[in-house]
Amino acid sequence: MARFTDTYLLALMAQASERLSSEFHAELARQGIPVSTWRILATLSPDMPATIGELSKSCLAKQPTMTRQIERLEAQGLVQREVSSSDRRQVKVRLTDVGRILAEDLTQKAKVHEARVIDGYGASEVDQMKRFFADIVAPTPKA
Amino acid sequence: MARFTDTYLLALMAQASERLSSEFHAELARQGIPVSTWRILATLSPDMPATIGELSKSCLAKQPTMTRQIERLEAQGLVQREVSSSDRRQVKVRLTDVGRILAEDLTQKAKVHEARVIDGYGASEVDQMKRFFADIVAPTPKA
DNA sequence: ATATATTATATGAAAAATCATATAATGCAA
DNA sequence: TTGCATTATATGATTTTTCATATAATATAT
Repeated sequence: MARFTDTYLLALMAQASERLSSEFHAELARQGIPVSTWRILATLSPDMPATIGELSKSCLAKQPTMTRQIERLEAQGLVQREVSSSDRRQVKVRLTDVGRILAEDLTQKAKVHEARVIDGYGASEVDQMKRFFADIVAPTPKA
Repeated sequence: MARFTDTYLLALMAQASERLSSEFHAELARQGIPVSTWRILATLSPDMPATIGELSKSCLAKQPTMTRQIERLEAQGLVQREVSSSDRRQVKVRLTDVGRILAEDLTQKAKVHEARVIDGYGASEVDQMKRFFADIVAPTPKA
C-alpha cells in the first residue's frame, strides 16, 4: 500500500511547487530576504500597486498577516501606503524607488531561475502548464 | 505592462495549488483541523510511519516546526513517537488508532474533493499533470 | 580505535502568523 | 434618509513558526 500523499494530486502539486521554488528561495535567504517579502515585491512589480486584500490573496497570506508584513516593509522603506481615493476603506500599496530597485534585481534573478527550471521540459508543455495554472488562478468565464 | 506574477511560472503554480486546495481547507477548518495537521495525517496514511525529517519535507515545514507539531499531535493522542531501532537519532512517527480513524475520514473526504477538482479536466491531462508533479517531487533517474 | 565530519532531532529566545474581533467605509433596501 | 448588511483593514491576545544552536548518534578517514 502506497502512502496516500504519493498519489494525492494536491499534495503532489504543493510539494512540486515547493521543490521548484526552493533553489530560488535559498538565493533569497543568502540575501536575507524572507519568501513572504519576495512575494510582495514580485506582486507589486514592475510598478503595479495593489490593495492589502489583493496582496494577501496573491501572496497566500491571511489579511492580518499581510497588514503586518506591509507595516514592516513600509518601515524598511520598500513600499508606501496610501488610502484609496475611490474607496477609503482600501489601502493601496506601491513600491518606493528603493523597493523598485530591489524588486527589479530579484525579478531578474527569478527569471533566470525560471529559465533554468523550464529548461528540460518542452516549450509547449511549459506553455500548457502556465495556461492551466493561470486559468485556475483567474478563470476565464465559459461562454 | 502586466504584473510580474501574472506570468511567472512558480507564482502561478503556488497560487493555483493554494486555490485548488482552499475548498478542502475550508472543510478542515469547519472541523477545527489546521492544514499543518492534515498534512501530517495524510503523510502517515494509511498506516505508514515516517521520521521527523521525512515529515518536514513532505509537509513543507522546517524541522523544528515539525518536531513541535508532532509534540502537539502526540499530546492530542493522534500520533505516537518511538526512537528508530536502526538509527537511534531518528524518531519514527506513526498514527495511533484514534489518529488512524481521523485520518481515514479525512483522506476519504480529500478523495471526494480531488474527484470534484479533477472533474472538468480531461483524464489524460490530469494524468500528465500528476506524473509531472510526481517526477519533480521524486525524480526518476535518467538512463 | 580515534578524531572529525555529518546527520537527525530538540530547544531557548525571538519573530511572525493567526484568531477573534474592532473600526470604519460602502452598498443597499425600505 | 435611516438602518442594516457587507466589505476592507487594523489590532490585542495568543499560538506557531523560525533562527540559531545544542545534543546525540552515526559515518568516515586515518
